Amino acid sequence: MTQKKLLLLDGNSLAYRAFFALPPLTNHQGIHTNAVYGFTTMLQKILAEEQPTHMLVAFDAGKTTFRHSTYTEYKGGRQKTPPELSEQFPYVRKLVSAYNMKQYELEMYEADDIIGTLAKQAEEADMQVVIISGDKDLTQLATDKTTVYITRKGMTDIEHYTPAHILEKYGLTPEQIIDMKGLMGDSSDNIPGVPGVGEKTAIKLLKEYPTVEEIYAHVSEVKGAKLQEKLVANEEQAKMSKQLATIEVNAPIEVVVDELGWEGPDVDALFALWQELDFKTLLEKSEYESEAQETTVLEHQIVSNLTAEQLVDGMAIHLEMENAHYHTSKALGLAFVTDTAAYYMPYEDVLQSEEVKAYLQDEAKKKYVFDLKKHQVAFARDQIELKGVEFDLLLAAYIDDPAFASEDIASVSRAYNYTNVQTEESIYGKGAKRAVPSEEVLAEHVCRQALAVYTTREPLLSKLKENEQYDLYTDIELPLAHILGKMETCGIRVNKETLADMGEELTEKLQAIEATIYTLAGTKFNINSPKQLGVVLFETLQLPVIKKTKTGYSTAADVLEKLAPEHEIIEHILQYRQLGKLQSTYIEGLMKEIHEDDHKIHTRYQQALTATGRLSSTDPNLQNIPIRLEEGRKIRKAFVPETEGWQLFAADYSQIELRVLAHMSQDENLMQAFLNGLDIHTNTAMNVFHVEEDEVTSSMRRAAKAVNFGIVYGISDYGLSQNLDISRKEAAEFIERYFASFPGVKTYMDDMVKMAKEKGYVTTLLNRRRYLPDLKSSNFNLRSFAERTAMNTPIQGSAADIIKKAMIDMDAALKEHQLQAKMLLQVHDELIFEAPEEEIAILEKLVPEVMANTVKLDVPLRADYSAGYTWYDAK
DNA sequence: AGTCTCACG
DNA sequence: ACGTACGTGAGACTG
Repeated sequence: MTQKKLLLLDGNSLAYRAFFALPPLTNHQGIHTNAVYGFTTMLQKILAEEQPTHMLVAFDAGKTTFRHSTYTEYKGGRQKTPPELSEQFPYVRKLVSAYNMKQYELEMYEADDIIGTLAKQAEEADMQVVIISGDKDLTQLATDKTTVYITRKGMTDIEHYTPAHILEKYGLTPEQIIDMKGLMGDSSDNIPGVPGVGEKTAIKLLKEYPTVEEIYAHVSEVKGAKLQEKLVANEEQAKMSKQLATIEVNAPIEVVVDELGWEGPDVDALFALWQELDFKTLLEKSEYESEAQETTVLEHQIVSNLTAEQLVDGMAIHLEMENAHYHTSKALGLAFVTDTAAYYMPYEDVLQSEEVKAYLQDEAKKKYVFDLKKHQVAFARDQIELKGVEFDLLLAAYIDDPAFASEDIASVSRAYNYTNVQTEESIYGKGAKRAVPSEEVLAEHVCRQALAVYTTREPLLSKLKENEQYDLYTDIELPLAHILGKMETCGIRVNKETLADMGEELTEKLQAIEATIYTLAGTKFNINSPKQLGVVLFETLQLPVIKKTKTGYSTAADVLEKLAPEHEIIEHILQYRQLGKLQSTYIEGLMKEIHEDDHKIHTRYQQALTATGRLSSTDPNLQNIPIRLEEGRKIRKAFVPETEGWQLFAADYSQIELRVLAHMSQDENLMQAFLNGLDIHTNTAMNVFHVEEDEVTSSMRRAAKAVNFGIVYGISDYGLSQNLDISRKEAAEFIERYFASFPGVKTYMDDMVKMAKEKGYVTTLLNRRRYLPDLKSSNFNLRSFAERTAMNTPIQGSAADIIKKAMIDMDAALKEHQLQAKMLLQVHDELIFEAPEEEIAILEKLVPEVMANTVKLDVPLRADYSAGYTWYDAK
């Protein structure tokens, strides 16, 4: 049998070290984690390298120790432990428990003494001992059987103190470390030593006389009158200091070495803790196998068909596809899982199976999925109409905490302590090596994912009910997923010819501008490279530098606009940028996304991504098609109805965010403005500038509009000053005057931040939550950001709630009125439909009415609308 | 992969 | 004093 090896850890010291060595980290709930993280990475490394058979982590107990009876000032004058660290100690303890390691503390003694005592016992039992600490005092315990590891910067860089190393480093024996400290003292423990004697002098003395006692026995022989004087004057103090620095190796501990056997961590507990603390990298890289994972080497069957009896009510299904682009991606196979059965069916067989197709389309047979919309769209490609989906893990998790946004079942289910799904990467590989694995591997992986859905369903649904978010789930997000799926599947027709023609025109213009720029610059360079452009503008042409970025000169549009009077080249660069953006992103980008077969673009809405509850749109993004500038707006001419003679119909909420603010803040003045149907920006201008309506100039209205935006974003004087290009003082004055006119808004903003700080999260109209851990941050920047977010999210998020509900009502209304009109796009406060011409008049009444009445606020909601043969014309 | 820039609400 | 407007996605460049 190989020799037994005991690892003794100084828990407090290591946690302290880690806390100061690592930048501040927090988990999604705002708990600081850097000390626990550093402790963990250090531990992982040590365990891998040392392969111990026995383990113990020692902690300090309480404030007073036996050393205080010798010297009451021991460890006096210490800075109070920062609260960011204190809150981590319980997690360090939990971590040690999860590793199945013994932890121990003893009244009146420090961790050092426990370690010293156990090290001595272990040596007597002929064990090898490794002591790990951040405190060099421990090195006095080094012997030929005991090595002391001291962490250096970054926690995983470790210095090994053997007697030989100590001799080399200090020229002393380990025992003499105590004497050294007796002489030089230790400011961190408030051990005085001999004033004026530092490390150098202490070592010099100890090389001549081996101990403090010997030094004093020969104190008259010590060279240097000053030094001798100092030594004599502080003899008692030196001896006491030595005593304080001596680690007790006979502490009355109640553990014995034999009880410290260690056989490895409780993997499930460890993973759960890592999950709680957001140690994602550790989770992904971990070589530990979850217990659950081993026991559920899922007894799955690969089948080519299933009977109606096997296709029961209440199954988790999971369709595996080659990649995330589910409009085009190849479907590989489908898993069907309950707590008692798991089947995997290759997708070709699904298409052949009447039983399975009937099951998928059976409303009465409830199914559970991860990403309803993906499944619905994918099945729809093969004319399978998925029905009866009762649970969507993705949406439920998103409602529970939008920070869980992810396309990955492994990470989402792990958030609910389900650690049984392997990562995408481990199945498919990454980068160029990505490949579909064998059917056996794939089948198990897909079944595991379905099982994750099945297993997390009940706890997650109860949690939503507990948090009063179940309605948001069943009445909004779940039905919305179905509607978005229909919109995506339908897609919008885009005329490639139109785009191509615009592209040619742009190419010509761009070439001309490019030539002009080169002439004006006197050199050829890549205009699209901010780096090269910076050199040309600020070095070659010597234009004044207004703003810098991390990496160099800023060449952003607002900077260039300020430089325009300085040099003719600027306007051409701005023009080039503008047209270049249209060309690359909108002409070339959109053309790539037009499907050959139906001449349509099918975007994907991300329904579980944004922190506020808004949707986002990808591949391509149809929520940022140009409109503000005429050149860009023309892109919209390419967006047309599917059918000849139909029209596009667009309806958008008017000032929805400010109306939401009026409702939530109950500010009298703001509410009155909307109740009286006033122009909101003019109204703000009247209030801020104290003028009558007919005295409001266009620049006053512009400033008021910026203030209104600022209010919605969580105002700051700096932000407003940047936006309006005015001084910070002037901006601050605007804000002050705004709040004087709208005091209810001020109160609301303050209350929002206050409530968020109490609860840790903010909520929207329909009870969507957003956690704001950074509100507790000691970092001014992070905290201010979180405070603005606390003001903005209820507004932006409630507006998102409202339009989501409107979409559901709109879908029902179209059905109810048996219209052919189809909802195609959503752009945050706007819905776009296509409809036969004869239905346009109906939509003009119906759509604004449904949008305005979808929720009842204390101010009216209003939607404006327009129709045309292209999206450009629907303005 | 990270940075910069710019399109939208 | 700190250094920002809120929420997104995509393309080009660069290391």
